[in-house]
Parts: sequence; C-alpha cells; structure tokens
Amino acid sequence: MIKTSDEKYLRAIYQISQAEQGQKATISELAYYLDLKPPTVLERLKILQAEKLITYKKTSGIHLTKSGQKEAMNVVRKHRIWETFLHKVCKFSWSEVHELAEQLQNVNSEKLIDRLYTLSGEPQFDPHGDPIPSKTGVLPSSQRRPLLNSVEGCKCVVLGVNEDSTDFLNYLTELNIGLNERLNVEKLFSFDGSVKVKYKNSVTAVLSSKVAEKIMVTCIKANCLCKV
Amino acid sequence: MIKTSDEKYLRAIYQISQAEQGQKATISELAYYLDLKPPTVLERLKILQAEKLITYKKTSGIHLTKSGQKEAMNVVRKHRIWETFLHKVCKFSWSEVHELAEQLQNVNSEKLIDRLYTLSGEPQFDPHGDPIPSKTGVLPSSQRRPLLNSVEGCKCVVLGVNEDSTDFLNYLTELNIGLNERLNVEKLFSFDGSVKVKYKNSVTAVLSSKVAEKIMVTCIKANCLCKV
DNA sequence: TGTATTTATTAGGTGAACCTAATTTTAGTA
DNA sequence: TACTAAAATTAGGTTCACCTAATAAATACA
Repeated sequence: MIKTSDEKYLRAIYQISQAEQGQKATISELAYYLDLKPPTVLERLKILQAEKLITYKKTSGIHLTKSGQKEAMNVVRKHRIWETFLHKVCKFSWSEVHELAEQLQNVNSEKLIDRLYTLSGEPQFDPHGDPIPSKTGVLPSSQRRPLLNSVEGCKCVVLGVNEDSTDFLNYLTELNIGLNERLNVEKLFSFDGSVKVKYKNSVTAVLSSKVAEKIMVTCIKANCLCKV
Repeated sequence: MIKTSDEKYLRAIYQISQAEQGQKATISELAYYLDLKPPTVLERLKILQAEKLITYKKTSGIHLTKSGQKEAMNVVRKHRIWETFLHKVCKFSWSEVHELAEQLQNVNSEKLIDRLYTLSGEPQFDPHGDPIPSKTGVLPSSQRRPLLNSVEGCKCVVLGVNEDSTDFLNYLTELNIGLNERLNVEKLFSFDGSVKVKYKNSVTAVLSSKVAEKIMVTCIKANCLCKV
C-alpha cells in the first residue's frame, strides 16, 4: 500500500510534469512546490524510487513510473473530488477550497470519495476547471474551444490563447486574465459578437469578438451547450 | 493554538473520565485506550500539563483543566459531527463511521464542521446516541425516560436500567442488549404494553411492559414525540 | 574553453513520537 | 505490618521527517 506521505510527492510530481508539458521535473522545483529543502526531497525520492513509483536521474529528472502514474491519478482524483465537494456542497469559496482539500486528501477511504462524488453531482471538472480522473485514471478530455463560441451562463476556464503577440498578451495581463482563469459568460452581444464575462468573483469585462476568438477555454459544467 | 496531536489525548481523557463518572483516569487506562505504552503517555501528559490543559498527579490522576475541558468538548463536537455526517449524509453504516471520523477529526476548519452540521440536519445526538456539544461546549441534556414511553418509529439509546437484580440483567445479557445499545422501536402493542424493538442492525425482540419500564433510554432523533 | 552560477549531493544534526528494560512507588492483602 | 502485585517513573534507544552547511557536479555564457 502507498503511504499517505508518498501521496503529496506523487501529486506534486504529476502537477509539475503536467505544467511543463514533458519538460523534466527537478528536485529544486519539487522542493519549492512542497515547501521543503532539496536534501529532504532527494532523500525521499530515493525511497519512492525503491518503491518503483518514480525514476530519477540527475540528468533526466524525475518521472513517474506506470504504477506511480496510477497512484498519482488516484491522489489527484481524491483531491479534486474533495475540492468539488467543498465548493458545490459545502459552499466554500473557490479560494478556501484548496488548502482544506490538501488536509482532507490524506483520509483513506475510496468509499467516502465515491459518496462525495455522488453528492457533488459527478461533474467531470473540479471548481478550478481541472479534469477529475476516473477511477481507472482516465482524464475526461477537455473540449478546447474559443471563448467566442460560448452560450450565456457558461462557466469556463482559460486553457490558453491562440495568438501570442505582445500586444494581445499585454491586453490580457491588463485585464488580469491569465491561464486557468475561470470566466462566467454573462452576456453575448450578437450585433458585434462581443462577450461580457465575470471573473475573480466580481470583476467584469466586455471582450471584443476579436479577443474572444483567441482565448481558448473549456466548459466546467457538465453538458454545457457551448459549440466546441 | 492546540496541536492536532493533543486532540486525541484530550478526547481520550474526556471519554475515560466520562465513562467512570468522576473516578480518576490513570496513565495505564489512557495508554490502553490510545494503544500506546505508559511511558509515551506520561511524557505527553507532562506537555499537556505545561500547556495547562490537564492536571496530573500520581495520587489524584488525570483531570482536564477548564481550558482542557473546553478543547476536549471541541474535539468531541468535531468527532461526533463527522460521525453524524458520514452516517446520515454519506450513508455509511454505523460501524464504519468511527474509524473514518477518527481520521477526519484532524482536519482543522470550524467552518467546515458548521457546514457539515447543517448538511446533517443539526441533530442533537450522533448516530451512536451520544450528545453533540454546542460550539460553546454545552451538552444537550438527554431526556432520560423508560423505553415504555416510546412512540412507534422512535430511535433511542440505552442509558441504563432502573433495576439491577441479577435476573433482570441476565435477561438483558441474554438478549444482547447492553449500555449504549441503539434500539429502533418498531411496534407498540397496546393490549399488553409490550414493545417490539430492532437492534444490532437486524435483531428483533419483543419486550414485555415490565421490562420496557425498567430500561432507561433517550431519543436520538430531534423532536421525537416520546413522553419524557 | 574557462569561469561563474545554479543545482544536486553528502554529511551530520535536531526534535518529535514512539519504544523496551529496569527501577521505584503505590496499593491491596495475608 | 510486611509482602506482593500493579502502576508509575526513569533512562536510554530507534526511526522518521525534517533541517543546515559544505562539497561536488552540471550548466550557462563571456
């Protein structure tokens, strides 16, 4: 059986490799992420390696093995289901959810996770818009589409942009819209295709169709009617 | 702030003093209860004493101070609310609940506890029939009454008996009804006052009015209509 | 290509929470 | 009251997860 304390390492390694898309994960990154010092992390990686959950070489970095991957998905699932439950059922705000889920994810009961998932309505994405892996470790594919194709009332998350001119990125920075920003589509103006969105709880902005075309998002709610 | 690991000691001390009604709690009892060895417990008691949460003298035993008592009630509250939530909302069986609640009670968020309590319908007693302390640490007084006064459908817990003849106690032992046994009142027979109860999940028994008169219970459900 | 900087590694240490074994204290009873 | 059994205490050890400081290796770039 996997130790509880392994889990945070596996999740962190997963998150980091995810974020850097195939780049190698390093000890110092991991240490920073986990708020530990490199020697502590190194020591632990040796154990994880002995348990055949990861491979590590100075040159090639840290990688999850097949079974490590499986475990990591399981931890990610637990974490995201707790977040979902806390947000949807317990009405915790977006920002409060993460820290609490961190503590709760240590509890070991698959049955509990299943019940919480049911109570939360079995969504495919957590409140941050991150996909919830199935029990078998499969991620629901997020339907990447331009913000422009939204329907009113849609809740979505920014996955990226389709243009990286400085001007465009500066514009988004100015508006404080970044990666993983969660947008609520409040109104669509059909006469010019502009989109009114609300984000960061209370900020609103009207984005021109030109901009909305280039912001790539994915819906968070199940069965959303947006065109993909 | 109280350390998480203090909490299990405080709860254990509370439980033990509770069970022995004013008898002094001893180190060896506590060690047995916590599944630790006496030296470990002693070491820890010194710390708890330094934190002014308990008083301890070899002669007078272990006692909670005022602030220790307050903390203990808080832990008990957390624990019982988790148990209630797991049972009522997550549909865990009675027996599964305790171990899980043990893990969950380490999570520190008063807000979460409040939300779970609301989700569970704010009952005064947990699924074992134990009272849930209020935030201020006040226990709801259990309405001690004879089983005889039940209404059909009542769920109650055995608090004690009003007679202690060996015959009577043997009879209860034979039926496997003990202290804290949870009884569901299935039927009342008005012609002779006997009471049909179900317990231990599936055992049923019909108790004569003479017996039902002497078994003292308290209702678990809020607003139960039983005579007190 | 050589040097500066970053990153990884080693060595050794701390405090917490446990333990065992040995000793002392307390309490119960012949 | 003296003796024995039980309970408490002391002393000293282990493991674990963390740390710091020093050294070695890798990388970046002038």
